[in-house]
Amino acid sequence: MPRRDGCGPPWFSGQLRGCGRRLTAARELILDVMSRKEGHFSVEEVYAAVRKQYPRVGLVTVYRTLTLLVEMGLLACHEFGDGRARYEMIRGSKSEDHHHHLVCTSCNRVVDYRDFIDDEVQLLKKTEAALSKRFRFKINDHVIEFYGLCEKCQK
Amino acid sequence: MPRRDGCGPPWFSGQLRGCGRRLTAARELILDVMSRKEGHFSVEEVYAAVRKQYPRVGLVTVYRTLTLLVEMGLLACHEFGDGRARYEMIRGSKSEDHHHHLVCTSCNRVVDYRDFIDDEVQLLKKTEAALSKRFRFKINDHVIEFYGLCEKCQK
DNA sequence: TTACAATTGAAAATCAATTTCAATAAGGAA
DNA sequence: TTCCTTATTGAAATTGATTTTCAATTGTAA
Repeated sequence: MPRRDGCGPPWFSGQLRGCGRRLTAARELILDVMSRKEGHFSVEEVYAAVRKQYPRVGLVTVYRTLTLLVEMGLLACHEFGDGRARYEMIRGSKSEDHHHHLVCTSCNRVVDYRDFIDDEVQLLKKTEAALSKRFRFKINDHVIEFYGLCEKCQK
Repeated sequence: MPRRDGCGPPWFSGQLRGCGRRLTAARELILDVMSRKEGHFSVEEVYAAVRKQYPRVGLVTVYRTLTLLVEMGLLACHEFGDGRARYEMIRGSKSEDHHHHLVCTSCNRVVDYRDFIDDEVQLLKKTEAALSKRFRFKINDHVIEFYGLCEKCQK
């Protein structure tokens, strides 16, 4: 696949080289697609979007690139229980972008929410401390998800 | 596989018949195994335990029976991110047995905790109400999980 | 006991994701 | 620019978990 410079952010090439990696058209394109889209996407969905611009990209490359972008801290990967991973752009720093999820169990739509989590996060800190002590775990992360039916799927 | 009456609870047969199902040795046995074990188990683990008593049981039947027991509300099924489902006995009523999880990302051990969730549940109720209103979701369930390293895996 | 339908096990199929490997392309050096 | 090394790629094969198919078996109501 031929290179196509300039569709991605300028720091991307540097960040790749910084860890001994190379800038390729596939990587630029996939990052570009992900950064334009708002929401959570399966590998197949990303693959379809990328293929519209470059039909030569293989599914395997999409898998590999998404994994790479997660390692680089640019994407987050979630599993909402339907057996396929979803990828989401992290906007801003990881901690700034922290949010929780609301998942429709019928249509699999996922809504991020950031507005109501201040109290949650504060309580989680306390809970984390208590759990850490009690079970001697070093806690690194948490997941809060609500499951239900979205407006459309209630009808 | 021959029947083997009496190893399961007496209400089990009735609950099955109540929804047009039959009591079989495999079903009694799998329920029995699950009710004796404390914790979360993969299909393979249940399969191994069941096979110790009845080597003729097939893996497919274990899959089918675990799914059935979840439908009947006797087991809960969780996915902790390693790509294989875990099944857990529900003891008492579903709401009485409510708990959250602490997952070791290294050895996949899962700890249930019930002691610290009173505050959590109260906050979740509030959050649920706010989210319901804002996003017009009918919320049925939630997941709270902490991820980290257990004592052994920190070393 | 009989008859019918649910259940079973083995094999095959499916589905997401990973690995293999030869061909290609990125990017530093000359 | 051209060359060279090595990372990256795509296609095909592979894996691992789970599901489906189907003929044989077994539960249960009559």
